[in-house]
Amino acid sequence: MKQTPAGRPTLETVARAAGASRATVSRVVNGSTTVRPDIEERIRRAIAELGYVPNPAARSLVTQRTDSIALILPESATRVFSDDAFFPGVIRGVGEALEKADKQLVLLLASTRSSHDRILRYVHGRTVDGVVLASMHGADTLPEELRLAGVSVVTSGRPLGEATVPYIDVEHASGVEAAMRHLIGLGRRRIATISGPQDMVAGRERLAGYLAGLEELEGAAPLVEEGDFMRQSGMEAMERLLEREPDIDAVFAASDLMADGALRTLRRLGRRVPDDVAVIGFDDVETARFTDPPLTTVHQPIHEIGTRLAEQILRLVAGEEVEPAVVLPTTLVVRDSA
Amino acid sequence: MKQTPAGRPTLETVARAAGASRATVSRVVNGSTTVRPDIEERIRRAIAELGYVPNPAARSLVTQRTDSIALILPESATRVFSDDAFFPGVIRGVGEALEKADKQLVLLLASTRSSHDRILRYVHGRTVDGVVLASMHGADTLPEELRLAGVSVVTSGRPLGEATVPYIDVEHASGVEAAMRHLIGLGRRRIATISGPQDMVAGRERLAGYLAGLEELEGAAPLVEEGDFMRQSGMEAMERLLEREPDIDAVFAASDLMADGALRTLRRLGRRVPDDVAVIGFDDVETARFTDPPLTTVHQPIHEIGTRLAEQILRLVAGEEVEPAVVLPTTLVVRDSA
DNA sequence: CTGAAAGCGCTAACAT
DNA sequence: ATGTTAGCGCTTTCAG
Repeated sequence: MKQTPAGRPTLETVARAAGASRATVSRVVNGSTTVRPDIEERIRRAIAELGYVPNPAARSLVTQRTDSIALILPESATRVFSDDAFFPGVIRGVGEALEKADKQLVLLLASTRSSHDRILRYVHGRTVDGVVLASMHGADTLPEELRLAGVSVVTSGRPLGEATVPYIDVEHASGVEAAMRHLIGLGRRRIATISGPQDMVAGRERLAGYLAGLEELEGAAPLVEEGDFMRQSGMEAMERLLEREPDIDAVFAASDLMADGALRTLRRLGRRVPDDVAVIGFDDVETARFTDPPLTTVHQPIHEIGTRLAEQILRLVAGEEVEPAVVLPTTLVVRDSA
Repeated sequence: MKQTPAGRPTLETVARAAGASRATVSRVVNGSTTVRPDIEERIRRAIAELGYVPNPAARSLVTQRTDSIALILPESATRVFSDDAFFPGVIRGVGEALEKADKQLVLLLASTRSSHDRILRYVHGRTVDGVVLASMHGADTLPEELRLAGVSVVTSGRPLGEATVPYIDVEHASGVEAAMRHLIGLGRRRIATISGPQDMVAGRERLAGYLAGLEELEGAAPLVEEGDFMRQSGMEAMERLLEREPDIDAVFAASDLMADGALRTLRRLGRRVPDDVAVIGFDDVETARFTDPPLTTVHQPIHEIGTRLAEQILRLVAGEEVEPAVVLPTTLVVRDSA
């Protein structure tokens, strides 16, 4: 004897209520056009009355799709999470784009070393159709492992070695070169840089941009101190820079947070910005508009990075071709610090 | 004729390889103790060799669980997302706690007005076992709707009306009162506040704390300008405050971002902090340590809010009882601004 | 302690 | 255009 289904309505429930078969109800639910208008109407009414909602697990089981995408944030990302607007911006961009495509965003925070395996297992379980990897450290093996596991992947940021999966990145170097030209145009001659970590592509390319930009300056020697993109490191790097070379008249910091740190050190040591030292940052996060003085910075379209990531992964899971690399432009935003 | 299963291995595949039945393999996978050690060993080996990973959709279909929890960020949250470390912190806290419990975090960004329905539909579909709602605006109907839909819910922040679902919050008022006592103890007598929006509980309670704290000051009249928790509004509110009352000697801002804004306005108008005007913020986000001067602020344990939210929802979905309200302490962190 | 069998709710041939 | 049927991969009685 079958119990009266006390639980939530199923296709069967709706079918009986509407005097149709499960298959037909399924067709209506999935928007097939081959259903007679009047019966479709009856079915829709039944669905509404019963408050029927399809069971995604059952659907996935047969379709082999889940309509959800994982966004993996590696440990290095969660570390920055608290004070840098980059990852929140990317999350938002990806989230909004996926929402429009009616896909779900599953957030995988790889906070610990061991979560590597967990992620691999999870992705293997096919709980998601594809993966967006917010990779930072270029040497990360995860993208390749995921690819080998047969999962659709797209990463944020070009990998350090050979790119084996499609990626979205920005024009780091050319943006920095624009910043350098701006400084040189301002008459600055002793231009230093606070670079990012050299095990990240963003760190390397921004440094490369600085070095290239410096070429334009007759006989100028590079002056580099490395930071980790965070504010504190910018403060400290600026100190070292001034110790090495007290008459610096400009500094390019590879992130806005480090630029803000530099600003603080400069002020503390009695340098006026931009009068004595011009400062340019990179990222154009919200904070950059509120430093003192507001930061001239290289803008990168963070939100768009997110939407493009989403776009690419959606293409990929749909079996379409995607460009192996999308590189978004950066632009110099001039404010008061340079 | 059955095709050779070219796809991923299933329970059946493993069972055959290990010479056991699906049921037994399932028992091993789910950690049943009633399996003979030698056959368990054989099965484990087969699982490893074949790289078997259970299909979560199939499992959910029968268990009616998904082992994943949704974190819903309402529109008002995504707006703040770019410059406030509160939500990223909560995400991280929730994410880490769920990871430990081997649950997945599904992020639902309610970026638009229409996503309300989408969320309800989604949750109805039982793709998640429970919901953590990062509600901001107290009047939000979503918690109640979710509860009525029979979904386990816990919210961040006490709702404005009657609390119908369990929540995690912090001691807004008492934290602010501590800040007020600190200011009064410093000898400040004309204490203003930049309040948060009054349609949010956090905004209201912090204002209530200010008013209560002011009681201690003989004959002091409240001096209030409202902001929206963001930096810009702090700058503007500070201006209005000084217009109304040029001899303010202290200000409590209901968020660090607004306090930072106030700092900038004060500096621009030639007031020294803390000499002329003492400033205290609320939140203790990373930024507070790097303002000029560093902010004295009311610390709230953002990360812990996240972990407690996760803890509560996990209890709830496990059918356990939870306290209807958990209110975490706040503490005054004294830095240079007051 | 292990296996056989039923069925979770849905979609997709295949018939009609 | 609609209905029938056969699973998707797993867990869970129920026998043995």
